[in-house]
Amino acid sequence: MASIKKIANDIGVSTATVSNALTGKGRVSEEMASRIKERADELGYRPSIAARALKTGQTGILGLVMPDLTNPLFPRIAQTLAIEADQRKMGVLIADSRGDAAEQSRAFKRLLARGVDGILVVPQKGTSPEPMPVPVVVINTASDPLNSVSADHAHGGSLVARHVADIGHRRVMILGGDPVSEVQRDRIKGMVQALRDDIEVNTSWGDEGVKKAVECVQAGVTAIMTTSDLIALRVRSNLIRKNIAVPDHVSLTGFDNMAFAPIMHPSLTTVAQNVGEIASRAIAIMDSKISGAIPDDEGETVPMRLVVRQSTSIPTHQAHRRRIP
Amino acid sequence: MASIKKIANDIGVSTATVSNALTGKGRVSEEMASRIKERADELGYRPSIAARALKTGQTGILGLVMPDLTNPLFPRIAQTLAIEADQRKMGVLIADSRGDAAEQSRAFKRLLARGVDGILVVPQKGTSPEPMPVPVVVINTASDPLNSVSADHAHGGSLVARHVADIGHRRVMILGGDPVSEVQRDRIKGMVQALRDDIEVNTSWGDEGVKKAVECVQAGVTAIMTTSDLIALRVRSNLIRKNIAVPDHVSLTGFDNMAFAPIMHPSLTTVAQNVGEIASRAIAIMDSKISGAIPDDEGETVPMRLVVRQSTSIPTHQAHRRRIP
DNA sequence: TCCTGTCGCTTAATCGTTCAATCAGGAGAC
DNA sequence: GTCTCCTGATTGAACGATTAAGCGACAGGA
Repeated sequence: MASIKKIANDIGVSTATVSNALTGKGRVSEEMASRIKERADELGYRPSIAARALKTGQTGILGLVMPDLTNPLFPRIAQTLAIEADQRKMGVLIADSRGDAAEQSRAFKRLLARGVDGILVVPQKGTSPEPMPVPVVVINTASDPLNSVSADHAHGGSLVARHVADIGHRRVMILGGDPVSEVQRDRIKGMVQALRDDIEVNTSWGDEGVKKAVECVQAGVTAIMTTSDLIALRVRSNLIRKNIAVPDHVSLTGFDNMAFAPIMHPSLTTVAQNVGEIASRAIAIMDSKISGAIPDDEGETVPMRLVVRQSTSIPTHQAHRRRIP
Repeated sequence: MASIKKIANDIGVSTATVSNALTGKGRVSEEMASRIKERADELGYRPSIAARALKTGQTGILGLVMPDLTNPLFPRIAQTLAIEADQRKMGVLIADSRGDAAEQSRAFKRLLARGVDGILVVPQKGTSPEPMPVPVVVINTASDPLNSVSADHAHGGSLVARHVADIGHRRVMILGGDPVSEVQRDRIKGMVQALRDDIEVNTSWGDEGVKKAVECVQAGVTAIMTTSDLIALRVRSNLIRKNIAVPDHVSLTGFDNMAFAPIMHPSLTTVAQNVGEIASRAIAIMDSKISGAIPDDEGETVPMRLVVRQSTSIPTHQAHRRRIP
């Protein structure tokens, strides 16, 4: 309602002076500036984002593209991103890239058409966002050459693996969800590297992997490390059916510290991302990219945190050692 | 880059004609219109949202306020909302209201300052959004007088209660998370109403309720109905500790069909919201409110769906009937 | 006295669209 | 031949901010 013009008229100065006073850019006397500010909030003045955007070419809006908003991590990322962006006077527009790479690039187009100042993207598994006319911040994993900032998934993997090795396990199974995912590959890479040579490691993926888990345990594996709490939960359910106790018979670990991890039984040992820190850095990087300061090209990495709960313990039960199928 | 002016110059007409041709509003000859459109996409013309917003006063952006983005339902709501909004050429800006009512109204302010055309809100438990200068669509529950559209939580409650009663349970416990939540109260109301008079019902809330659950079972309750899958999982964990089998000893139900419900053991009988339909209707209502068509003031309600899994079965185990503590 | 510099403010253009008002010109009615 | 109506296109003024350039006035130095 109240425009810069209204304020200018009321006080009897030009709109330019009002603009200068309010943004603190030009040369305005102390006294005039405070008179203007006073009148401005008397009127409840709010600058028109649209007008400013038109003139300056900047909308103050960031686009957020996520592969699948149902990703359980999405809420926390979105939340922190929104808060952090807000502190820099920016808004976050969401765009869903529902499953495939084509939809992902359509999401980019939509956001660009809306005139976003930059795009934050958690890329679709196995895809790289094409070059774009606005700054892009990629949240993926260290091994992605385009990665701007992410959790140190490999380090997370090493943390959990070292924990498992330290408490005495010598035959472990690693279980991933989808080998296409760079994130999961990095997690597993970290696990493998952390295990000393005298430890027997067996890696499987996906649904067959989950089934195989039971066989492995029966063959003498004493710990199963997964790349996701959801996978861990599925394994846990299968183990219950076979009457295999966790952690007494086999230890189990997840990844991401999802909502159910602390309340399932036994509570799940897992690795937590510092999502807040990641989002906060992502916005910081975006901010400097937008303002032209070219930040160090290398991707940043945020440490993960091992959360030890009751699903891991020293291997008490020793099955007859057999060949792993 | 390419503006309406550029096209006008190239073809040799006025900008007004170009605008008319592109939006299909004024009077333009067929031939001229197609020449203009052709040139427009030769140049890759995209209208400037900012300029249009400035002129029309409409930004084409909707604000989405959720009490806590970590709400596990948020992703699905946000996703469908985003998709549905996009089909109407609108964008969705997220705002987090982190916990308290004050932050919720601050979120409104932020969105309004950005010039959103309307606000979609999943209100903070026990709060009502204040009147606002733009249309507001409230997604809550039928008993909220401001509710625009929501799942029929009471009906969902009755569905699950009837299921439990039908398979033969006569002593049941109802377990809610927080009595401040209208949604949970409606769910419980539905449960209670659906149970026939000869069924003994015991209602508890929160942490103490979860503890009490074990006692209730020991006292002869054969089914526990909760208002959330998360609560159900916690109960399940407690029961395991006491060696009480589900569903053999006691049946258990959740609400919301969260990601872990099908993969926990036993898989959880629960009630699913048709989130897609809710979001889709929310956008439709918003659309008509924005375009001035005043829709029927009454809140709409979307049916819920009972998902029967393995956590419920006929009561086989009959404990000695005791007084429920 | 004249020149130069700074301060405080104004002028005016501009961003890209929309839209009410207007205008040119041909068709048809009388 | 004049008057009216309709069609297709134009004009020009907004919308609300930003910003480069300009302009008095006054101060200080030579």
